[in-house]
Amino acid sequence: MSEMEMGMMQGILMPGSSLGATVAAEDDNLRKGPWTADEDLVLVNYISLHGEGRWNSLARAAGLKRSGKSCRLRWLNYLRPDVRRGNITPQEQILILQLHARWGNRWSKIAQQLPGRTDNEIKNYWRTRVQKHAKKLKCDVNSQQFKDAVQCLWIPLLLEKIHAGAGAGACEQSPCAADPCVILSPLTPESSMHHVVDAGVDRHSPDHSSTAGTSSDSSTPVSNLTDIWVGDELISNFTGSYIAGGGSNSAHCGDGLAEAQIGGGVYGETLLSPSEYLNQLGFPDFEQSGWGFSSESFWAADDSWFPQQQQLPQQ
DNA sequence: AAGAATGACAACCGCGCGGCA
DNA sequence: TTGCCGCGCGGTTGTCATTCT
Repeated sequence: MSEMEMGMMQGILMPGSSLGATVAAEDDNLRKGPWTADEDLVLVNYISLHGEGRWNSLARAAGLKRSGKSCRLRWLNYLRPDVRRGNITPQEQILILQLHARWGNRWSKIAQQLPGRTDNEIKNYWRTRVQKHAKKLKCDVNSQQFKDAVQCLWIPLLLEKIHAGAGAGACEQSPCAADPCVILSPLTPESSMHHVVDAGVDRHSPDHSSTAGTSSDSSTPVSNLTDIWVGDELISNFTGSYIAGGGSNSAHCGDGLAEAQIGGGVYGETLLSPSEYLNQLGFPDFEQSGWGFSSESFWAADDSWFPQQQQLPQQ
């Protein structure tokens, strides 16, 4: 007998009880903790037959001893057929970084731009990976200092990985295209990322810049960066030139200080190295700090997926 | 090899919002 | 108009896996 079946036998409501008492009794008997395979099966089968909707009644009707909230969460984050499992790809990382810079902790909104990804997954990625970097740099994840470092170093390095991955055939698992100039496009044809690539980039549009300057979102500092459109919303601060293509593969920094050129190892108009640039951003003695990592490996260390893909033995 | 530390992710909790009676 | 209810969101916690010492 499965765990769920045992639980159901133990938790049968007494017939004839009042509705209030029934709800209270059910609340007392609601299961918590990890979902079993049986529970997953019941939920999937029920939704496939009856569809989503009123989760509390769904949970009762399906015979699950779970709260409606728990059922909804399990379905949305794990069981939904279109949910994408697996590691966050470099192009997804870039999008998350950019969208978070624009929208902050609006995880569900960010998740809408990453088809198949859930807000929970993106939130976890941010807390475990991005905040880790900020912690190592001894700065706040929301500080302009950290944002500049992300814009000018991390994202260019991610792009460099994508370039290398395209060349090494490492994109087989990831739906990125061989042409790094359209790497953000192909997750799904209808995705807003596709929209970004195809129509959104206007690198030096004064109209967009001025619009960004009057953005109602006062929490996000507006700079002279590239502006793009995601759906019907303007995003400033987007490092867009790599998307625009043409092989420039550069990422514009928020303060205009530097321009990270992918592949050439040139950081900024003054030919700064990554570590030197970090110094300019206010992270002094990066290489000599005793942290035990170079700036490149520091940012690259975020992404365990990519090196693993590259190191996979040929079958 | 074993215990400790850390990371990754699933799941829960509390709050706020909107629909409805 | 107001209170209730369901839902969605963001923050937090718990647990298992992996890495480090």
